[in-house]
Order: sequence, then C-alpha cells, then structure tokens
Amino acid sequence: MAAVQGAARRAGRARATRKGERTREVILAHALRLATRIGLEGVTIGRLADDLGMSKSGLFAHFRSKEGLQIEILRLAAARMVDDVVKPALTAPRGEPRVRALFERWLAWEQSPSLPGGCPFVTASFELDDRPGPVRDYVVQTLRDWRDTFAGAARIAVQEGHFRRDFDCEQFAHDCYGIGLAFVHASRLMGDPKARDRADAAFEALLRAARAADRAPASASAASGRRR
Amino acid sequence: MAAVQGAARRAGRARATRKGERTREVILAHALRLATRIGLEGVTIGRLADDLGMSKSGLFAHFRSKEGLQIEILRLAAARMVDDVVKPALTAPRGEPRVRALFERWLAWEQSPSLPGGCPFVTASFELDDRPGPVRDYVVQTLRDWRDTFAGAARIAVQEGHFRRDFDCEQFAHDCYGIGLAFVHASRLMGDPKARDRADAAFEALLRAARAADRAPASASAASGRRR
DNA sequence: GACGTGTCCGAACGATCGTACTATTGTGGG
DNA sequence: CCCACAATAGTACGATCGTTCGGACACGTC
Repeated sequence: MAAVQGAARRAGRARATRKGERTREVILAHALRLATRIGLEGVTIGRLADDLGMSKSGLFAHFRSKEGLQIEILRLAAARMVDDVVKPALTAPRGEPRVRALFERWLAWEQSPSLPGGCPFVTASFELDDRPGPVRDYVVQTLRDWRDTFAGAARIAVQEGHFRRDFDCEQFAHDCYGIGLAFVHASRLMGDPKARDRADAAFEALLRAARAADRAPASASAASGRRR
Repeated sequence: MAAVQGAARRAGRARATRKGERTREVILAHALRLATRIGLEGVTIGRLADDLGMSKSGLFAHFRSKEGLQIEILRLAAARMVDDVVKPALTAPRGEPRVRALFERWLAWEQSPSLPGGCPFVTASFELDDRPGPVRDYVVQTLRDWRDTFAGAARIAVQEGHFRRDFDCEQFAHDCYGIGLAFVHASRLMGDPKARDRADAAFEALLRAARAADRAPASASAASGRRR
C-alpha cells in the first residue's frame, strides 16, 4: 500500500492538491515565518497548532518528528531562496552584473516581508553551529551551495575580464558573506539606519579591488548604481 | 564603559568571600561555558544544577529569575572580554598597531578554550535579535561599546597619520565586525581550515585601503605580520 | 449502502521547564 | 562555643515540551 500511494504521489498527479498537502503547505509557511523570528528550536508543535487552529496531534501527523518538521521548514526556505534570489539573478548578464544581482537580491531576501526575522539559514547557522545532526548538516550543505553559487558567478566575471585574472573567487564569496552578516547585525540587532549604506560601501570596495587589473581606475565610479 | 561589576557589590563588603559568593562564581563560570554552546535560552536551571551537583532550588536562590541569571552570565562574559581583549590591546602602541592588536585578540577570544562555543555575544546577538527585553538590551549595549572601542582605535590611527585623514572609522569598525562574523561562520559552522587565513586576508585588505593616503604604496607589504 | 483510506482530533504519557514555599543544614562573628 | 542568619535542600505547582494511540469524520469507489 505504501508502494501504491508512493507511486501515485511520485508520477502523474497533476490533479488535485490532496487537501492534506495543502494544509501541510500552510503549516510550513507559517512555521517558516516563526522560525526566522524565534529560531528553529523555538518553533513548537503546540504553538504552531495554536496559531493555525489545529490540534497538536493533527499537526504532528504531517511530520514524522520535530526534526522532520525542522528539515521541511529549511527545505521550503531553500526552495524560496532559489526562486527569489538565485534564479532571477541568473537572468542578469554574465560577469559583474550577475555578481551584483546575486548580492543585491540576497540582501533584499534578507529583508523580505515574508521573512520577518531575516534569512532562516543565517539564524539557523548560529543556532546550530554546535549541535550536530541532520538539521545542521542540511544548513551547512545549503550554505555551501550558496557560497559556491556566489564564487561561481565571480569566476565567470574573471572569464569575462571584469575581474582581474588572479582574483581569489573563494575569498570573494567569503568576504561577501561577511558583509551580509554585518548587514544583518547592523540592521536587525543594532537598528542602524545606515546598515544598507554600509553594506553597499563594503561591497563596492570589494568590487573595486576585484576590478583593478591594471590598478588604475580606482577612484570615481565609486557609488555607481547605489539605490535607496 | 559602565562600572561593569561595580553595581552588584553595592556597598563595602571588602571582607571575606562569603561562601555563597564563591559558588555563585562557579555557577556562572559553568553557565557561561554552556551558553556559548547551546545558547542563553538553552542554559537551563535544572541542567546547571545537575552538572554542578546542586539542587535546582539551591541554585535558583542565587538569582532572582532566569532572566537574572542570563544577565549575570553576560556580565561575566563582558568582564572577561574586557580583561582578555580590550585591556591587553590597549598596551599596544597607539595607531595601527593597537587596531591590529584589538582585531587579533578578538579572534583569539572567539576561539578561547574557555568559550567552547565562541564569543557569547555573537551567539546571543543572533539568538535575541527579534526578542526584546533587558537581556537583548544588554547585548546591544555591550556590542555597541565594542564597536565604539574599535572605531576609537581607528580614529587614533588617523590622528597618528597611519590611516588617511578622510577615513571612515565607523565603516571600518562595521567592516571588521563583518570579517569576524564570517570567521565564526567559516571556522565554527563550515569547519573551513582556511578560515583564519581568510580573516587575515580580508583584514589586511582593509588596512591597505585605510593607509593609502597618497594612493601609491598599495602593493608590497601585503601580508606583513601574518602569523600561524 | 458498506467500505477503505486519508485527515484530523482528544486525551494522555513522561519529562522538563521556571518558580514558590518551607525545612534543614552549615558557617562566621560575638 | 553559640546562635543568628546565610546557604542549600526538599517538595510541589502549573505549563509546556515531543510523542503515542485510538477513534471521529469526510471522502470517492465498489
């Protein structure tokens, strides 16, 4: 029987969204919102059920365990991040514009209204950094993918001649992640209104250092496409 | 820098270390270790009492509430950070050497064996960024102090002529904090063996940009005092 | 109209949470 | 040495945690 409905689920099924699946999505959407604010561990079955007007057991039945729920939350977050950040950025022209788009959209995603507490992976990474297990593993893998995406875009910028030939793209991805973390810190914790400007300034400085193949055109063009 | 532990011991009482005070310190020392690994919220009265072979109620009596305990933990952490990072760095010569010392000692503090989970303020800041209250307020104030300390050291470096005159010291402090956060991310979560090298490289690049008053002496002297 | 099946609920479990009260112990100043 | 008081233990409370289990209700299919 498990095989039967497993096959049905896997194959066709363009048909109806089997009610249960709908509520599952509603649960996860709300759980994700909660997780960004109070942490993955703070998302409690009881609290979720209460918010959604369901029973604990009815909600729990959708996930094998709390750990299962946590991973599904992260899966949803990763899918959204791909849709909202990576895919749109890939439509930008190869090279520096695409690198810019990735960074820009990442910061926007960080402050998306649908993520009231910011990027769930940033939150989760500091929450889980000393707690081994499959949830942590998933976070690590996702952030590794993100870093590689970023480094890859930079590598293309090198190929295109936008960045200098001996540029360290891994270091660049690392540095950009640091700028993003500092942005989260400044905007979310410290409430610094200049947080976005700070992030932009740091990013532009990084780009300037990346371009300077022949060293010269450093000045000018500093804040080219600044926004907001 | 507020009178950190001054308020607690209100009046005189220079006398003996009233036993209870000793155990209080033992409790806080252990609680701090725990907090770096599992978070402030994860430090549980029962868990603490268990580890230290005390009763829950006996331990609880030392603090008015769990919130009280959390703030005392952070107070201890702040005092240690001043002793281990700020004070020693202030013995370094004014200007760039002192900025270097501050950064260097901060990274060392982050990996201090007495803080198995890293800097408690970094952990706490991401744990509390969406949970208002006195504990969060204390974290914010402490990190503000730290940022100001760093920016102040940079401002001295400007006065000394080590950094260029129009250098933005606040931006510098912000950027350095980002480098530190990226270091924590890379070393603690991703387990990247090159984390320290990455942090050093980013920091040196920042210093290079800070020095370039007359723009020229950019190259060479790149990795001057690299260690490890 | 009976049936199987997917969806959800109610109640309950053992554990642990923070906190309050009341003993009991221990220790230090006279 | 003694006794007041600081320090710790004991016990219990209401909440909430994740999880289990059996059943109620709504289906589309024979």
